[in-house]
Amino acid sequence: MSDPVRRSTKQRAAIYEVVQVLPNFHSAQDIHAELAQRGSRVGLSTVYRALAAMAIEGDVDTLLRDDGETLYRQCDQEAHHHHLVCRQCGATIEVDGPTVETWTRRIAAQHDFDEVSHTLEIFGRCPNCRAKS
Amino acid sequence: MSDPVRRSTKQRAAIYEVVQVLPNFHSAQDIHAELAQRGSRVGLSTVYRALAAMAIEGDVDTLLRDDGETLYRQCDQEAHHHHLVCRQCGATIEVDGPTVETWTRRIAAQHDFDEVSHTLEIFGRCPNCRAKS
DNA sequence: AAGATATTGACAATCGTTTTCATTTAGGAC
DNA sequence: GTCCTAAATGAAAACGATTGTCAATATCTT
Repeated sequence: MSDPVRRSTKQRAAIYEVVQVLPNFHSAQDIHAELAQRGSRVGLSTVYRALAAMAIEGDVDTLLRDDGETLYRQCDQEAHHHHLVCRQCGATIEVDGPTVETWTRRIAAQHDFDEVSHTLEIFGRCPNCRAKS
Repeated sequence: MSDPVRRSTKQRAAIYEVVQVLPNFHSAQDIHAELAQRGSRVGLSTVYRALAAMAIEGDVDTLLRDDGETLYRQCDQEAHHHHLVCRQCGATIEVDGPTVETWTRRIAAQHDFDEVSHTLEIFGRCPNCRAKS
């Protein structure tokens, strides 16, 4: 009935550590590869399980890419927020959107929907990448 | 260099027809099944290819679900717009968001990004489904 | 230390989607 | 209509991210 007690393990610590250190968003597979690189031999399933758990706990930040792949990143802000992501280099800026929050709530209310959530990501090309092309 | 010429086939016509008839969003597999149901034996690959092409042409409307599955639907409006989707029954309302459009453009401009696009979907529970529970 | 159970990891399985490639077909040229 | 060329199809295999299985292992409690 109740959730199992969470135990702290070397693997989870290693995974968390890597996520904290890596800049921007990375896939579970990236993180698994980075662990291998550092000599931490952690199973791929474990990486997936740990990241999913951390995402639920709010310890990491997630982003669903256009092709359906899930990316993870350290969580800078606790609060709900969105991302401005560079298509080319993946640089990410966290953006806060009171305007959007209000707007989505209003739209939902207008149509009498409840238990509302939303997803919003902005994609573009950052000044750096523009300069290079 | 230039795009291949597009030819019109029975299969594409059948696929388009089904999309027009079906209410709300459906996966490529759903549409393939519906075609089979109607006696139209169209290959699954063809359905995927046709839907992807139609999406690019703007002939159908797409929605990326949380789990990464792509859903297709007839396109009511030509213009860019977003969706308010019921998590339970899948009912979809198209919403127009001048507020959001302006906001995303402003955010992008603030950070000096160009070639900007964005994804926004609102999920919730519709009045019908609320009544049933 | 010992017991109970959460966690791990190698591997198989899933599932949506894409690719391959031989065969068929559309559409223009004649 | 007939030919021709390239586009389109479809069956099956390949793919890639993710999840399930389950025996072995590690953690926390007592």
